[in-house]
Amino acid sequence: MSQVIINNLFEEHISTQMGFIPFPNLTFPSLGCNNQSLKAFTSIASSLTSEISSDSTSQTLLTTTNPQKSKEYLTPSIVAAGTTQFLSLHRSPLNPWAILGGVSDHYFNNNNDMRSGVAHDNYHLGVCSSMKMKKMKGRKKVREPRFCFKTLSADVDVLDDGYKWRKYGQKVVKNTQHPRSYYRCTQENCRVKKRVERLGEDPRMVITTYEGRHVHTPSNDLEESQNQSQFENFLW
DNA sequence: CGGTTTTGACCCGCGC
DNA sequence: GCGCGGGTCAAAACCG
Repeated sequence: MSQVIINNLFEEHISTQMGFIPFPNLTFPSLGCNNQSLKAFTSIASSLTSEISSDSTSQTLLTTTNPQKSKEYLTPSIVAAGTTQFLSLHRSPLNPWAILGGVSDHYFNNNNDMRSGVAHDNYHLGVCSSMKMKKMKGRKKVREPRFCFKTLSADVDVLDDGYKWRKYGQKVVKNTQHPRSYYRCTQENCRVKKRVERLGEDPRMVITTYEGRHVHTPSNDLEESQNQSQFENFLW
């Protein structure tokens, strides 16, 4: 187990290119959360998994700024692992998931502050990443790096993360009324997969899981293409 | 017409 | 060994 370390250069580049600091030393300073930052966010996901790729078990959670509240949304395994770290994203009117869901006030607080127009900074996304060693036929097999995060959204399932995906399956998982969708990166030779599902206990919560490493940069974003060379060191 | 989604079948690991 | 459940395949349907 180890701490997740965010590459300073990566942070600097994201900060320069996107105009915000995604993970300011894993502490709680506020930051904007809009479409752009969310896109960068999912790229960071890949970086996170690469950082922890040597671990047999490592998990990180990005969630509310209030650690007490956050704990309610941690799985027992994450809590037990003891590697949880709290990061934050500022809730803002530009955060489409917070708005579309329209549930942040209820979800993280049981008061009426949101309805009365008082701004909060402790709503938004949750992130966890994990690696597991899997035994196969006597030998140890390393599972592809995985990264998952939760978003609050009433009607957006698949986030635009800058990559192109093709759906290859859908499955009803036990004890949930919502199907899980399976996607694969359409880039040739890139075996990255992602799963998208809604939480049974709260269908407003969407869980996106990435598995594997991209062997290329995001392809469907023209405005980013001019900066790709600078990102190549950090994106898969 | 080519790429994507749908959907039932198939595969495989795991627990009993 | 068997059944269950999750993940993947692939043919058909769909769509721009």
